[in-house]
Amino acid sequence: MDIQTMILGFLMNQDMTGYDIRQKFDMSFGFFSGLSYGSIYPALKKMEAAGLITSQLMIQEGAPNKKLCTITDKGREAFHEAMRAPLGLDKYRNSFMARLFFFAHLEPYERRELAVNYMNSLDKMFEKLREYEPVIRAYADPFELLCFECGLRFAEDVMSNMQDTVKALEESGLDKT
Amino acid sequence: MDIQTMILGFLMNQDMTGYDIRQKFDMSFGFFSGLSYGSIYPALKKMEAAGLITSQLMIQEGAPNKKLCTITDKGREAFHEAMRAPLGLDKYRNSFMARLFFFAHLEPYERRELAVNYMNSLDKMFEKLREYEPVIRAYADPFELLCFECGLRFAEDVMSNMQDTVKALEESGLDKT
DNA sequence: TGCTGCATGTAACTAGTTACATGATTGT
DNA sequence: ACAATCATGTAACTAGTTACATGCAGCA
Repeated sequence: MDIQTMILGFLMNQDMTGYDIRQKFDMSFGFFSGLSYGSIYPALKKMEAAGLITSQLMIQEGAPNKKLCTITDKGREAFHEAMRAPLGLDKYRNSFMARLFFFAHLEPYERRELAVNYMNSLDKMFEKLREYEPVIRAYADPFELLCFECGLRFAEDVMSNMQDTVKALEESGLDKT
Repeated sequence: MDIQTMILGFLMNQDMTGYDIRQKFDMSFGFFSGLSYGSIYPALKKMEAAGLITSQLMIQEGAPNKKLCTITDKGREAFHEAMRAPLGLDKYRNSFMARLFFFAHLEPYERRELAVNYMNSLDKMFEKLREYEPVIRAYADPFELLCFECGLRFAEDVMSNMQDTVKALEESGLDKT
């Protein structure tokens, strides 16, 4: 799903600033993806020019002014159209698997180091998930919750797959030769 | 892993043309990723300019001439450096999960349609895997084989996760309301 | 006659990233 | 004194995609 549709989806429920959108995105998909201001603000600009959203400046005291974005009817229509479009096949490019493919060219200790390294970074993903879990369980709609649980299981599966792969590496002695 | 490193990895074992590299890539990572000529040829050009590879034109009769690429010492060094660099966390952006998050805005029949649709595209991934499996089992080195098996399990996990998610959708009645 | 395979390449485009620039307020 | 949070935005860059252009050989 492209950023535009994602942003429109968030705006379907409530008006938001670019800053809000980033927080919301981080909360919703942050454990397996990221979105920077460098792509949000240009996207909002383009969407306003295309008539998918409107914005109004909110003057604030003691905090920077902000631009609250509102979805238009045209925006709602664009969102629905994008949501109904057929899904393509994702590219689950996994950096560890790519390294594993070329492991023959590394020293055994380097193989172990990379594997441990990768599992540590997976752990960071779990930390984020655990951090968000209570808030999500409290505020998410049934589909958002299902999405979260799907993501949680996805992360668990990747983790146990990696653990078993590393175990296979050890048992076959390929981490020592 | 960037294309350059991937290409260097393939060239570590044997000299190849851009065309060969595409075939090899498709065989090795094709079930979860893709690489087009539009990125291979410019990459090879850049790599030759950087001294990572050299190339020689092979004149052929009855077939178009080809440019066989050979890795240089500098290229081998660049490959090793990239292989030893620490791994970042991957972004497992999953298009179905993104849709699921916004499912509240769709009609129940549209939800079912998207879910079935996505599972069909996952099936295509399995078809490719099954097609390649015998060749890989015959020719792959132990690490390449481990990588393939890791990919196979990855695909199985995604599949069963999706199946259970769709089942949860049905059981909760959220596909009917 | 038209499709598939072999083989190389360019041009225009899409979608994002990181780093930078600004600047007040609140908490440690 | 220093960092974090709120808040918006630009510029330069990276990495890729799709569509196009070319052209011969072999097969059905």
